[in-house]
Amino acid sequence: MDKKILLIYDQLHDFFGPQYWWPMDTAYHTANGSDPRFEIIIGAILTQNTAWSNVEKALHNLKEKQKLTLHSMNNVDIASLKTLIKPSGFFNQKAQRLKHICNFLIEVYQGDLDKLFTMPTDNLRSQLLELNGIGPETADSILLYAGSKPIFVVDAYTKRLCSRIPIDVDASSYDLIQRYFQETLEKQYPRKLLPSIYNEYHAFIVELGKQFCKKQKPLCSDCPLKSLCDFPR
DNA sequence: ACCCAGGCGCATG
DNA sequence: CATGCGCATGGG
Repeated sequence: MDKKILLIYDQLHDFFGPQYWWPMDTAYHTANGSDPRFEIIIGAILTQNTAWSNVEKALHNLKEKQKLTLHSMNNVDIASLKTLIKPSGFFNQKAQRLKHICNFLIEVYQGDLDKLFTMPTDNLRSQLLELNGIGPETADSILLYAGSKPIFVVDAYTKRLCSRIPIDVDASSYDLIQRYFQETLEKQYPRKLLPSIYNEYHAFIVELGKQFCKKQKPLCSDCPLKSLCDFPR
């Protein structure tokens, strides 16, 4: 087994500390009366190939107009929705995708997110992937961050990491990378902890990527993983 | 004036 | 199967 996956996690944890991605504290929850899981689902779609700072603007607009709940978003006209989410980019297709998933949640699960996440994870993942605009990363982000399922999220930064550090996995395959991380971490940590481990790990990788693993920046002298990094050769 | 961002669907070879 | 392209905004 490749201990590097575990080593990287420990090093990133020591370096970055806790990340608190998509916090679900009760004050936030009760303050606006909405379900944070729904907001996470929406955020997962809005952040597709988009900087999170732009997504925050869109989420702010939605919240301000009280459209960040399942039924209010389902009822708002698409033109208004496009205007509200404009800062997050690709607003034409994203507005359509949001409408689509709202309809799915209402028609298939009667708008009940508890029922949604009671579904066996594999079945739910397949169902999400059938929806237009939901690919593997978005589906897995929803399962992990909204549903607290033990699913490791792979993104462009994860693939870049795997291609720059000699790890015995095909860095171009989403499924293989995901399986490799999950199989390694499953053996190390108790089941109950896996969702939070995957949560933190993915956040670490994104933070690492943003700060030290840019496309155009081969020199990363301050990178916490520089001792493992094989880039640029 | 570039380059990039927590992708995805669709069209080609 | 595997690349390539359009989608769009805002920050560095």
